[in-house]
Amino acid sequence: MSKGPRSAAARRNWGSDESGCSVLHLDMDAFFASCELARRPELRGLPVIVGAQERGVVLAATYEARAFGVRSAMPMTRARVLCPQAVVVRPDHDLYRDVSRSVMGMLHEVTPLVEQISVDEAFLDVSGARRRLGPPTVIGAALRRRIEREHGVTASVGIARNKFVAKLASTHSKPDGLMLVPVSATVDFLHTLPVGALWGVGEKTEKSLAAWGITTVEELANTDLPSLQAAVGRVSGAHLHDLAWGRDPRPVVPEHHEQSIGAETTFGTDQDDTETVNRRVLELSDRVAARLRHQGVMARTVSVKVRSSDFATFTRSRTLDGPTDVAREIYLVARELVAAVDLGGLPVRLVGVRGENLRQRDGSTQQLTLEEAVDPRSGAQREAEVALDAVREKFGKTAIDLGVHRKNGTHLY
DNA sequence: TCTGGGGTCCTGTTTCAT
DNA sequence: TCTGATGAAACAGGACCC
Repeated sequence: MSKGPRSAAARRNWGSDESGCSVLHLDMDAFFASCELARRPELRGLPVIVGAQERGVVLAATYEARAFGVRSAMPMTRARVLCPQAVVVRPDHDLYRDVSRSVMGMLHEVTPLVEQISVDEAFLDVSGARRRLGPPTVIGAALRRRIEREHGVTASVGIARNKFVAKLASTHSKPDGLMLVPVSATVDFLHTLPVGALWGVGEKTEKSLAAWGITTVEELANTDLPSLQAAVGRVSGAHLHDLAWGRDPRPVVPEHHEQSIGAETTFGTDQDDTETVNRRVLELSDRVAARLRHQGVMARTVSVKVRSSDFATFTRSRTLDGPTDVAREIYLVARELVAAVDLGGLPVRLVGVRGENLRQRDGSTQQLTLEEAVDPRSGAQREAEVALDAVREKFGKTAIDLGVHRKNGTHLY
């Protein structure tokens, strides 16, 4: 799932001095695939790919499948060509979430300073746990053993003085390993790596840097700041220069508030039927609204994403007069925004709906949204949607849906 | 080869209020 | 009243990450 090892030279023992190294990065190996193997042990030893059957990309692949060149994010069609004998398993996100939740619980037994960054990885600041549990390498090894024992999933651990280096250490210890990068070895370790290993350097940035003759972290570190900033921009330039010297001041922060909540889907076949697209926009609005309510937040900005069959992507957004967590309000705005996108006659490949500009909906400030103030039925609408939440909680997510009703040819919804 | 779905952050432009 | 400067917010798009 992560970028994977970037340098063979970095995969070695960098020393054993743990002083000053209290950031631990734990990353589960081929996580989705490992969860599937734990559930179906008969698949162990086989090339297994987790991904959708059609029009999808590889979400995870076992190391046996990777031996054939299969990588995550690769189109499924290509993966099947490379490894026709692979067992393809549909993703089961509920399973992965359950395993993830349990593992994160274990991490919290070590320290409250746990920053989860995705389902399968987290940072821990173990400076306060040393006395009770031992040095970071001992803590890391114990966590790895416990996760494998209880879930049959292997995890890799990186330990360093800051998040960025710890993350690279875990990447280079994969699979099923543990790597410590002592403070004194940090710069040497980094300078074995290609620039692409830096956080924030993807395909495009790598290309722009290459045009300036910069292909390794060491070269980037030794480039003067103004030239670097000319190549990749002021903010990114300064940031990358710091990283290249092992400077990353960001602390491990346990709580983080989401900036946006969204949902998107790709149609099985490209769509030029407005009704069908709108119906999907409604479903997505419903999902987004339910998640907003579940998290106790409201969105003041609604944005949509539309991708045409030629893969051109358009986004449009509108900021509302008041925040909302009501599907109907989100849908009405989203539908208009989608309708206003000019695809030049091409069919729609993907639509997405997102709530941004989030704010807390806490009991004390349950102010009416503008729409509720103008139209009292809107309050009733929210109540109805909250009732839907309860039904879904009890009978499952697919138990009940919002519908698009038509009466005399007019949309009620 | 033909590209998912969930996000974050940055940048440049436009709009609007002062 | 008009005009321009300025700064914040909104908007669109792109790069990136897992």
